[in-house]
Amino acid sequence: MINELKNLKILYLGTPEISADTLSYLLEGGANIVAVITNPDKPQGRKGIEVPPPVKSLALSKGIPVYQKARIRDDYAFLDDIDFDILLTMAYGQILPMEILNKAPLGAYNLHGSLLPEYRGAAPIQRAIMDNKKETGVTLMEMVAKMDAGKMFAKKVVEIGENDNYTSLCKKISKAAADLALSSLLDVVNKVNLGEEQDENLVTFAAKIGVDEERLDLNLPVNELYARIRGLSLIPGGHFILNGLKLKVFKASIASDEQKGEIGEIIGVKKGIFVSVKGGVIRLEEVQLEGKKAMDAASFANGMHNLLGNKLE
RNA sequence: CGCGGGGUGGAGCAGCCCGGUAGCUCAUCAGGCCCAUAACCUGGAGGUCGCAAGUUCAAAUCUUGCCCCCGCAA
Repeated sequence: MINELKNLKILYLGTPEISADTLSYLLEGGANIVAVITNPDKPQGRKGIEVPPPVKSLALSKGIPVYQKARIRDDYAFLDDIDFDILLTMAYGQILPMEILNKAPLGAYNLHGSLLPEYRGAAPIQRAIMDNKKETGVTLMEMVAKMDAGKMFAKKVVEIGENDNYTSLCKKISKAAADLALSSLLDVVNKVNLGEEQDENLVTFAAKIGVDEERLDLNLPVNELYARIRGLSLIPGGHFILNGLKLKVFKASIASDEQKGEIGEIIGVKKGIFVSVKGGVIRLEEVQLEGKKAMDAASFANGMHNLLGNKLE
């Protein structure tokens, strides 16, 4: 029986920004993070500079021990040297085999960015936005061999606002995930909360975003296209093709529900770039042409003479 | 040495190949028009053309080196 959260020794596994945000909230909430496991530093960008994952940077700044493993499934003997009660993962990026899950004295838990059993898999947050969902959430669950299939202990709903994109929703999810863990973990490890099995009939999957999906399809209905743009923004960013070059769209809005002009045609360049799409008009507000910096649409239009009347593909 | 684009008034760009008085759109300031305006007209201010060296009578433009930014691929 563990009476207080600070007495629960948590071994945290995570890698990207959203995971670091959650870790930060957990620490603020008084969680006892004894160590962190994250992916190795990766060479980034054109110069190939080794960049540490956000979780590592945060942990180091807090004086928390960091372990980095390229393939933890082949290299987990080190776990025997760490004194911990539970494993807690949030966007770790690697699959943990049963041999590892069994090493956690009081269990292995995952914070998943959806309301399970919907959106199991790699990209639940992006998919929820792309599907035009009004809400999604976080589920605290038990990790089992099958991905995202374990018992659910608690959920927290997160609203998806009209203007939320992947980045902004990640901020909300990271906070919700930490809140959920802080409020529910004790009951879970103390067997007060026994959890609930997922209804396999309701399972849906959120596949990883493929590079081909970053190309925005002008033939999608205007509201679906808008949802796509938001789901891909800010990283990696969806794009159209303008004169053979990629034009990423980071921010946009629906300007009209009535289609005007031919699909792909740029019908206005003041106060945004207005593009005719199927069933409406999309207003591009922040864009980036391949090789250029990201900028607001007005600046882009200033530099691109004869943009009006051009067609996106 | 992974591939490619770029650094020009506050912002975004053209000019560079074929050296010779710095251009466009926007913002800004002043004035005008108008019931009024983010619209329109007129005028103004604002730039060591990333840094350094070289070639030349003359370099934003040609040559060489360096710095920085961005897209792709990993």
